[in-house]
Amino acid sequence: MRVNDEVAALLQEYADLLAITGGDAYRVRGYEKAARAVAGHSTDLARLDPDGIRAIPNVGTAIAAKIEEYLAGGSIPQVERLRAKIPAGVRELTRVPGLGPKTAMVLYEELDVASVDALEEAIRAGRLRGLRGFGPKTEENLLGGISLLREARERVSLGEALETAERVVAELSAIEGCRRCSYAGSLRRMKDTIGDIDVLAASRQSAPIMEAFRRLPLVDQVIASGETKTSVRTPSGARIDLRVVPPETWGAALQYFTGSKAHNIRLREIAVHRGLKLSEYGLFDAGTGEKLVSETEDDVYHRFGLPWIPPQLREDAGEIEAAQRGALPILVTGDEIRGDLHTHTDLTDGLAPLDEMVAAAANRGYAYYAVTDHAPDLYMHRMSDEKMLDQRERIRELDGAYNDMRVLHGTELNIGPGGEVDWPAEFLAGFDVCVASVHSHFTQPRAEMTRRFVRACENPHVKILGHPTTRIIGRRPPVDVDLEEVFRACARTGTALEIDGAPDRLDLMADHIRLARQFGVVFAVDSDAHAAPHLDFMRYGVGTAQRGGLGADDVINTWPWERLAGFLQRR
DNA sequence: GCCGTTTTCGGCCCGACTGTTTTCAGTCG
Repeated sequence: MRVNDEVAALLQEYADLLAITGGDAYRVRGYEKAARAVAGHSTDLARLDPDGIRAIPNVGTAIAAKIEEYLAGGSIPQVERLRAKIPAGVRELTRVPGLGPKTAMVLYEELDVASVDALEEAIRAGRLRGLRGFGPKTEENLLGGISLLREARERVSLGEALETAERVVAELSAIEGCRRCSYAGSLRRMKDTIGDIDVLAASRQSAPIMEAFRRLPLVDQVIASGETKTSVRTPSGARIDLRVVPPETWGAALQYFTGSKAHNIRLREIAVHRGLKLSEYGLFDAGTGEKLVSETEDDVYHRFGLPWIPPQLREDAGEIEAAQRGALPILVTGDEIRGDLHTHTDLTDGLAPLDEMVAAAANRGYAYYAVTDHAPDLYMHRMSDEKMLDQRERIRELDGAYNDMRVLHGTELNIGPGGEVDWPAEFLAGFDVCVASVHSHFTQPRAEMTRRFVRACENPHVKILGHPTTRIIGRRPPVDVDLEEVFRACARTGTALEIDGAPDRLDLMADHIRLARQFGVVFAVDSDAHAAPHLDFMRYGVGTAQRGGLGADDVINTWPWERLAGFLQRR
């Protein structure tokens, strides 16, 4: 974990513990804001002097002192002291949607409930009955929240998994004798959440690689370690499985461990029909047992008369038939992305000022970049016409200041309960791009919710439907909406669907993307960045687009500026 | 807690929804 993230996690923990113990709400918020600022800060804390640390927004003398203590000694005493008072499980309770710090403290003090499991038991045993403020509906909501949390907790986010896996692969690749190294499994397929992180290495000798793996700093606990496989757990609870295979069976092993299981079963069925046998050791003649191929994935697929199939498509969702017909899609790649159309600055809930975000975007080589801060209907951000127009002026000055990058002034509108958005048409016309998203009223009846989305699409100024299902992984389920109806409206009105790359959203999901594409919809793959490092979330969005089978032409932010400008200006 | 400053303390993320209550507390975006 990056030291900034370690510190941010501690500050956030301190904020949570303060909130649970009834600390001053503004003090709690102070720590929360500092945690976010530290996590989103582009410079590594370890490379900053005290003045540099103090210069991070929302970090004052008190928090700067705590950060320095951590950098010097690896812990913050005040955090340790609060930890000793409140069991970790009580803080865990607040991760249940709908359960906040106040409720957690009541449950702990009144019923001695100090874990999510204990809460579930207490509810089922009827121990919440009679407790002031807890009725039958609350019990039901808490049970629903617990199951949502459980679904997510056993899996790691794509973002965390990919960062971890890339570090492991880089370390192991540097070891002498390591001929190849790659991550496999659901991570290589870019699923939105990952169970275990699978890493594969090819070498004549496994021992030195296993040894190095066990000694990696990110390893918290070694679960098992043998000649071919070692399993470890990271401090955050993610499990990593490393397998070392001989170089000549690399391709078969990579194919096997990438999965999916359903894809592999289909391949093995085809093998059986042709008198072949496929395993992680290679493709064999079933009769003679002779090994036919195993060195590369290419070899394996070609021996079936198939082209190599991109991992993102290997779900037995029609990709094998498409490969047989020679009709595999040519998937969009990260290199083809020319810009980002949904990002924030510190004018609303972003962390970095406008110029820093624009500079970071230019640094990525983008041809265009849209700033889309929140609009006034999301009251908490206190947006006003004046602030927006002021930002527009500054953006016009930045336009073209970096290479030839076009800097666009946009906004993320709020789709109200009836489908209305923040501003009237005259004001909307002044923006280069309007994203519109749902941020409230998540539980409307399906028909009402559908009408709401359709009406937003019909607004001629709305060009992109932001994070369409509004889910947040592990915290909020997708809204109940007739997506086909929404997709039809998008196609009819020329509204692009967003694929939001933020790792806790990844919204739309792959299945929806495939469906939407059949309606002739176009897509925008965005980072939804709230800090400069978040611009990297684009890669998760691209991975999700690939899983959805999209090519560059389907994605409006791969288009050259002139073509995109035509799309944005059409009413 | 931080920030800005009318430089030493007051303002800071407002409003709505939910489930409980019978006037409100907690949670969320």
